[in-house]
Amino acid sequence: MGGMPHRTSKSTNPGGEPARWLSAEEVAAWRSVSRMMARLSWALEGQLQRDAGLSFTEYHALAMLSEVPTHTRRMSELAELTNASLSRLSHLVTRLERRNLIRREPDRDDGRYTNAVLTEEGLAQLVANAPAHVNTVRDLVVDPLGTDDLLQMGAAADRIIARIDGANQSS
Amino acid sequence: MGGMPHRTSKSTNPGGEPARWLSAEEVAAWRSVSRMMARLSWALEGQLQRDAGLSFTEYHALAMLSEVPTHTRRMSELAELTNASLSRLSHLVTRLERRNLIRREPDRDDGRYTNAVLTEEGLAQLVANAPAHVNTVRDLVVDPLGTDDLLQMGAAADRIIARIDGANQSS
DNA sequence: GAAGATTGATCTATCAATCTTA
DNA sequence: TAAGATTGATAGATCAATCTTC
Repeated sequence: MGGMPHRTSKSTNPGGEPARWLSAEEVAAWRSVSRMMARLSWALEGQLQRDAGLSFTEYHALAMLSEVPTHTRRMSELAELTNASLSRLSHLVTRLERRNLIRREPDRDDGRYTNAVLTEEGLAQLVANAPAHVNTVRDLVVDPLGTDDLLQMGAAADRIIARIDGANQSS
Repeated sequence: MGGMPHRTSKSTNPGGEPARWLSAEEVAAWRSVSRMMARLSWALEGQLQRDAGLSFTEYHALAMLSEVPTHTRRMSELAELTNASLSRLSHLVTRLERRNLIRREPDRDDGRYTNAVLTEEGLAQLVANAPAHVNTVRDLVVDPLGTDDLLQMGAAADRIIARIDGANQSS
């Protein structure tokens, strides 16, 4: 809970050396995955920046707020959902607040919490730009893979995420 | 060739709306992939930063240079290999040059090219830090997936990359 | 003029320190 | 004092403009 921990958390591989090297085909596959991550983020960032004037994380902050009836979420919850650190989200929300897409309000019941609320204008922005973004995701990811391979990649991704979360937990 | 094009290149989805929405399971899978990309880059960046004082891209710049006998590559080639724009790579190499891990020299045959050369110190840095990095990749990616699923993900990644490159080519 | 590369201005992410409420 | 959140300083990425060599 509360977004990503700091990078100063303990190393995943305390023992360090020596490395068991990867096979040639494993290395090739990992490079493909690594390249995909770089290229795909770049392509999606670009599409959103051009069409909506929003970064990928900004877009998803609006999207995650729109999915609850109250259009409201705690900052820490929103950080977790957008894969951002709390610090990063706080800066980001400050910028979106200046653009009147989100506003902040303290939680009535417990003043330690800050709620981020999607404004009308923020919702309008999201609604206006969601179709083009979804089409891009479909075009670059869903169509080239097909449903079966996409689901398979999703399942594999979940195993990696679980490993990362597990490693950070035990620090 | 020549690293990544600018983000101002034409949109992937000229028609824009309307969007054909994704199924619930497709959305869930895409969110897993998206989250994996964010979490994994973050985890790998963190490991390298803590252990080696290098960013992921800086590490790979050194690694790509080490793989050729001359320890030398053109800037544009290195940009492509590290998935960085030429501008980003140029700034990055400037910083690594200050740390004496890479040096620049103009190509003798054609003065338009700049060659990036791995220094002894740069090679030493890489050799010192490669094992821990490979172990982290193994720990977070290869082991949770297993070789078969890793190769499958690599193949899927290649299809996505081909789609992105194809889309940018026709702009 | 075109390709490769660099530069400078601006914007964003990160880290560490701080602040607030309970 | 602990959890949630914010802030300020620094480092890095991006874009547009420029520079160099052919």
